[in-house]
Parts: sequence; C-alpha cells; structure tokens
Amino acid sequence: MARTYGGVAPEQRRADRRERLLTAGLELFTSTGFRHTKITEVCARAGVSTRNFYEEFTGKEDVLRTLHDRINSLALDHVTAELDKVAGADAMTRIATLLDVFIATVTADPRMPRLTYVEAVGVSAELEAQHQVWVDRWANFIAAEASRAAEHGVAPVRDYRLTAIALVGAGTGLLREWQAHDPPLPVEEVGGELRALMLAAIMRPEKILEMPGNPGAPSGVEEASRAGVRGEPGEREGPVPAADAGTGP
Amino acid sequence: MARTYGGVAPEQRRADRRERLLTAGLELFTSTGFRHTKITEVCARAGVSTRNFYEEFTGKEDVLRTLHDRINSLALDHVTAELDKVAGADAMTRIATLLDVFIATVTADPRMPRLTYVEAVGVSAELEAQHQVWVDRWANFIAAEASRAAEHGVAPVRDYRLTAIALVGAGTGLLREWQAHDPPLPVEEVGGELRALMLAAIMRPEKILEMPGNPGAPSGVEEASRAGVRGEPGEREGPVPAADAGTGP
DNA sequence: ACCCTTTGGTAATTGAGATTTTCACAAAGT
DNA sequence: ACTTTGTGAAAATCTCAATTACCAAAGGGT
Repeated sequence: MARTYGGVAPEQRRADRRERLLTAGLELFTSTGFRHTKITEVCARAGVSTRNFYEEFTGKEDVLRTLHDRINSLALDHVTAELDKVAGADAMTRIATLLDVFIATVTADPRMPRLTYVEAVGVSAELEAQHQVWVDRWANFIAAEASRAAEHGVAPVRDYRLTAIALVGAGTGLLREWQAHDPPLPVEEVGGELRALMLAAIMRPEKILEMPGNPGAPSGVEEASRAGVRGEPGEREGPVPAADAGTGP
Repeated sequence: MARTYGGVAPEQRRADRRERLLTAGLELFTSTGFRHTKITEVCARAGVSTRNFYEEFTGKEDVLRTLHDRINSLALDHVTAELDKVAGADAMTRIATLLDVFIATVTADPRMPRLTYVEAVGVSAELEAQHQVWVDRWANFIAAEASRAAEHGVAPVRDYRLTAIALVGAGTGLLREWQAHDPPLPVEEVGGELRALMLAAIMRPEKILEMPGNPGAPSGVEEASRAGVRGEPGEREGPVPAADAGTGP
C-alpha cells in the first residue's frame, strides 16, 4: 500500500481532494445554504467521487465544522501575528489593531462571515459547542488586552470578562448584518464602528448612568426590568477611581 | 359547514390547535433543535393530528417563521408601550428603558432568544429576509432615540444608522451567548453590560482614537487592515464639536 | 333517536437524499 | 506483458421523514 500515483504521493492526492472538497463546501454552503446543499453537489463541484468524500469526511456537517474551525483559526493567527508586531505599542493601539486585523481578515471574503455566523448556527449541538469554544478564546483575548489597558491607566480596573463576551457578540452580530445587508454596508465604516464600540466599551467609566445627573434607574419600568439596573453585584475587586482616560501611560 | 363543537366555535377550535402547535414547536425547536425535530413530534406534543397540522401550516418552517415573528413583535410591543409611559423623560433614561424592557422581555423565557438567534438562523432565504426586516425596525427605533438624545445635547449630532445596526448586532450576539453559556450568565449583568455598551456607543465623541494622544492608525499593520483605520470618509454633515456629554440639557 | 357532518388518529405512499457497493480502468511495480 | 492496487463514475440500497388517504368515532341538528 501507498504507491505514488500520477506523479504525486498518495497522501498528496488525498490532501488535494480534501482541499477541493472544502473549497466546494465553502462555496456551496454560502450560496445554496448548508441545509439545501447535497453531498453529491459538493462532490460534483470538487471533482471528487462520493466514495472519496466518505474517505475524508463523515458527512456534510464534518465539512462545515472543519471550515468553521479553519476560519476562526485563520483570524486568530492573523491577529496574534500582528499583535506580536506591535508588542510595545500602547494599549489602545493594540486594541485597535486587534480589531482592525480581525475585521480585515474575515471581511476579505464575505463567505467567511456568512459561513461562520449564519450557516454554522443552529446546525447541531457539536457545532454550537465549537462556537462556544471560539467565543471563549476570543473573549479571553479581548479581556487580556483590556486588562493591559487598565494596567496602563487608560481604562478602569475591573472585570472585563462580560464586556469581552459582549464585544464578541457585537462582532459576530455586526458581521452577520454586514454580509446580509442590502445595499451593502461599506467595510471601512463597519470596521470603524466596531472599533469605536470596542474602545468606548473598554474606556467607559464604571457607572455610566450616574455620570450626567440621573439618580439611578429609569422611572416607571414595571416587572420587566427590575433587574439589570445597578452596575454589578459582588465579586468586584473594590472601588476604583474612574481612571483618567486621556493622559497616556 | 361551521358547526359549533364541544361548546366552542370551529374557528376557536382551530385557533386552539394552532396555538398548541406553536407552543409545541417552540418547545421542541429549542430543545431538540429545529433540524432534528420531526413534524410528527410536534403534532404528538400538541395533541394535533398531522392532518390538522397541514391545515394550519405549510410545514415546519412556517411554524418557525411564525414564532420568530411573534417573539419580535412581542418585544417591540413591550418596548413601545413602556417608552410611551416615559414619553417625557430625558433621552438617556429613554434609551436605558428601551434596552431594559427589551432584555427583560426576551430573557423572561430562554427559549425565545434560543429560537430567534440560534434556531432561526441560516434556515432559509425567507427567514433571513424576515430577520433583516426586524433588524431594520429595531435599528430605526434605536437610531431615532439616539437622534433624540443628540437634539437634547447629550450625544453628538451625527448619523446613527450604523451605530444602531451595530447595537442590534451586539444585542443578538450577546443574547446568543447568554442562552448558550455554561455556567449561565446572570441576566442582570448581561442587561447592565448591554446597556452600558449602548450608552457608551451613543454618547461617545466622534473621533475616539484621537482623544488620548495617538496620531492615528496603529503602526505596522500590513495588507490586512489598510482599510478601516480612518474615522469616516465622506457624507458626514460637517464638523461637529464633540458635544459635551456630561452636563444635561 | 337517527342521520350527517366534521374531526382526529392511523396507516400507506411517496420521494429525496445519504451511504454503500460494484465495476471498469489506469498507472506502478516487476 | 502481467499483476496489483488506487481511483472515479455510477448504480443499488437504504433510511427516514413529509404528505396524503382512509376509516372510525363523536357531537349536533331535526
């Protein structure tokens, strides 16, 4: 077993087929939609027989999971590489870079956000779990940068976990809108908006409502919104002054 | 035709069946998942025969679409009603109310965000279109409140359309995380976070990066992020002073 | 009380698509 | 040249769920 065929090694041929299947999957899942693409169609477009398909993947979902993982990895790699380059920069620049590179990577091909944030949603428990893993990774990433900013005094010292999760949610949500919107939303504006959102979220003082002159909660909000009015219950590391966001480190 | 049966009119019986089918659909779609729930299961749980099912709906997707619409309508109704109550309040209170009521409504039953932001995603072109319609409605709503805040001088005067879309995306994304997260995220914190995000996004000055002391873009960002660095290209209505977000109207 | 309409459940049909298998061919090795 | 084995196309099977058809029963009008 394992003969070199057609001039190329068998593993190479195998890898080629796999690659072609993934490419075809990306294309069809994002145009026809995952639900409505048939395995035979993927095979046809890839120029691969169904027999070989099942040699590489266990089914349609396997292809989708692989693509989902790849796209996230690609983005994370890009971001990590770029952040290494600006290792010494100030915290805010790093955060802006993180976001710009992320946006630039995933909007380079609209099929990426389409697959990741639309087609791969609600497909199976495994995929939801995989999504969750990636959300956690990204959130940790963001929270780490925010904490770094706090150390440098350009952001308040607090727990950024939830803010980070919210920002990941904002990113996925906004990109979902971006790839679906008609007329198309300009990438630069979307990137700018998300970046501004991120910076504002991280630099904001702890109690934003108290800032102007409002005593606390809105007036007549019935049973619905009794909760969610105060800032945070326990587990904060103490009252921190609002950290003069302005003068650098 | 049209006899009164079991004491109730035929339209009533019909409506009851429809209602039971919707309830069963909500339950099963959010537990088993839309993909994996069979029509017969919905019928069984609802105590309705398949025959009657097809009398009410054209198929599984029809049920899903109806539920999606209902949930959004419910939330919008709640928000509208509550905003009417605080018609005279200051702009920031109104925005906070809008958000609190929305969050309170959709988190009252975790199946709602699960259905709307997970199960109903990527199912069909029609559903994506329906999602888009709702995004637009919500975005208009938010943009209107933001503009109102601008008129009152508590936020800069600018175009809030994209910010509003981003905030809708943030809400959907965050709620998706909320309903999926393990260990569960406390509702109050999620609500507080989203509200802070919203207020920060609306009150933020126009050029957030220039604020500290950074000249502009981050340093060595290669081909990936050439775009999205500058603030906004054209179509702004003129240089607006950063609107003293602090002193009330 | 009888007939007759409407209803609900069950069972059969159909159809689509995924997975497996077969078969013929081509390319290496010898 | 001949055997061996990887490969691709297509046919066969197989599963499973949507849809339809049919029958039994229940409630109401007269």
